[in-house]
Amino acid sequence: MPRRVSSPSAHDVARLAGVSQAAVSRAFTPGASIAKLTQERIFKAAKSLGYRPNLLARSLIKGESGIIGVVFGNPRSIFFMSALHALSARLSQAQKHILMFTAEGKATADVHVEDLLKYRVDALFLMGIGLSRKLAEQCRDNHIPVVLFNLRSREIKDFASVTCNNRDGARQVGAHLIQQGYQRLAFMGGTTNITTSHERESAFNAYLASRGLPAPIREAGSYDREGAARAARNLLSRRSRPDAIFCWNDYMALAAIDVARYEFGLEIGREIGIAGFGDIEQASSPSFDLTTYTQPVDIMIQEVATLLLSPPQLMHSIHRVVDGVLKPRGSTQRRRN
Amino acid sequence: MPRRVSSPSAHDVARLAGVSQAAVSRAFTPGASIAKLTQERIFKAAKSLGYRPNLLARSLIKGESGIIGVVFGNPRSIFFMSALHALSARLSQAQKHILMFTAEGKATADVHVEDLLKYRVDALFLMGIGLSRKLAEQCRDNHIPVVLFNLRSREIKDFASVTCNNRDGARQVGAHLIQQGYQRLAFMGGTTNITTSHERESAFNAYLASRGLPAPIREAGSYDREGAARAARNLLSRRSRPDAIFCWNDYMALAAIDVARYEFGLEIGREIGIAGFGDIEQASSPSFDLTTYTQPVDIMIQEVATLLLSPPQLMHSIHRVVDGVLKPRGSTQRRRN
DNA sequence: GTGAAAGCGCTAACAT
DNA sequence: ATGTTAGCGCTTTCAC
Repeated sequence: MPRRVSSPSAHDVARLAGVSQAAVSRAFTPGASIAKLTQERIFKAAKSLGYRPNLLARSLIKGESGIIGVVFGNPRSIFFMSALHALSARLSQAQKHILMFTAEGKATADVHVEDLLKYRVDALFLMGIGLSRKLAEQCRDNHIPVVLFNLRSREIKDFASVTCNNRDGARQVGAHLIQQGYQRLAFMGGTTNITTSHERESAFNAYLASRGLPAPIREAGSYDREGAARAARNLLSRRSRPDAIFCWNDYMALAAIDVARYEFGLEIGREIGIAGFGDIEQASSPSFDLTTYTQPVDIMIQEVATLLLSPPQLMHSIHRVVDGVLKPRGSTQRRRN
Repeated sequence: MPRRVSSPSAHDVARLAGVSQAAVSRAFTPGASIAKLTQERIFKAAKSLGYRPNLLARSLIKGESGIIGVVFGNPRSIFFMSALHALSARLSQAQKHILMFTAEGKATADVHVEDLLKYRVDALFLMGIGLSRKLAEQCRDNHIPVVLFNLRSREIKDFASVTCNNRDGARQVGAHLIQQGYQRLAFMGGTTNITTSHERESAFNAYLASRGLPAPIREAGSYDREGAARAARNLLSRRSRPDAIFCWNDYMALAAIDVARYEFGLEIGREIGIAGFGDIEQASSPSFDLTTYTQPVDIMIQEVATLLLSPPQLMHSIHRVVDGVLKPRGSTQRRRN
């Protein structure tokens, strides 16, 4: 007798329970019209066979897979990471599942989205990464909701997005630094086309201008720790050294603190103010005590989930901007004046 | 004319290209027997319609979905995080995809594995979380490879696993601490049934015993920062305070350093030695300079990928134990004696 | 090299 | 309440 190699089907269960295959389907469909007794008989047969409905087959018919495609722009981002987990928990409740890709170093999520579309995902969630116009249009044609996270782009204006209030955050950091008496401000940005970084920078610059201050010194780091450290070194080696640095995210700010303190021997806060953006867990560690602007993950993901689960027609061009709050900490505290 | 709502099928393409639907299938199957010319005609038609093969339908026939199920035990673990991304990159090359779940606070991955099985995943990868015996057996019956990551359990002895060499790491840390002259050693563990933590602890204890030293003081923390901090406080408040703490992972070790330095005013290294396990990025920050044992993510994930992609028959009970190396750093450096 | 036909495991009318 | 039938979009014989 040949060893059965694939899992049992509804047919197998039907035969064992002495009912039609359709009855089995109904037994596993909440709210379908089936007699309590037959259902129980079917369940018993199913259990004894180890039957489990094949969701691939169901998806084929229903035209929806229950799968949400997620592309992860920056694998190093702790913020994205916690967002992913929050989303996973949230979508589990809605019986949706996450098909995940990492797109390190790629300019767009195209390759992965291509794959995801073949799996007929119900929606797409792009974290810190964009899409080519062509693919964006195809998603729209196929009525697949696309939600952008912490990123906006002209290419795909007609898609929904959820971002932190970058402008407000940058302004608040700017105001705080000025109020603390820092005068030679600098901005440490990310690499190419990170809209998040751009937004924070331009709002920061605009705010300083509105207060009659000169444009800040500027240095671009990169995603990794070493890139951030290099940028910090460049800034701190200048003849006219800045007395405060606003880093586009916490991760870079922590690297900057390390460089300032251990390579330049500066006292953080008094001799050099450093502020970040995002309030990752390490920021509140007393070893860093980093002034930053919070990105409220839970609220943001709540918005994302709502968008992902709502019918595509309803979500065109919805842009949610979620406010954080400034967390003034020791890294921008001038102990004496 | 009604608006087309679902994506075009192979049939649509066939009609447009003037061929049979089977031909379309062949055109998209690498190595299938089809004339160059027909193939091109089909591709053109496909492109103009925006056709993309439906992988759900293909999976239904082929009996394999191309999907690997991943359950994430501890969402806070930076180590798991980088492992996930490494795996994603690796599996992309093999045209496999990751269906991901977060299982925070759950004892087993059962609920999620149940879902994953309905999607007919080709293999399962469980990071720091186990499976009930019942479900484990069902996976075996269905010939679904299961790979455990940084976890072993008696329940599922017959599944493959990849772990770091916890015993070697614990021994090396022990030897290092003794050599540095620390005498009142302590161990800070994780919460319930974390086999990784147990292994490290028992190997640490065994090593100390072999050197004729008493069993270390013991304190259990939990996953989160606050739990770790509390455990550290308990240890440091004892009448006979330990002079060195081996923490079961880096995350807790960093929290312990913060507590020791900022709450107890201890000089790290000289007054209190602290060692971790894993070598996460923050460990090498000069702010912590944490002595630790590396967990080589890339090598481990390489092993995992090989196991996940190999036929289930071949992988019964394969247990890979990957060696790391000790990184002695300042947090266990007794500057003077 | 290509088309016709069967069928993967399921849901959704349509009967009864 | 239940069985029969058709069909989701594809792969895979089997002819030719």
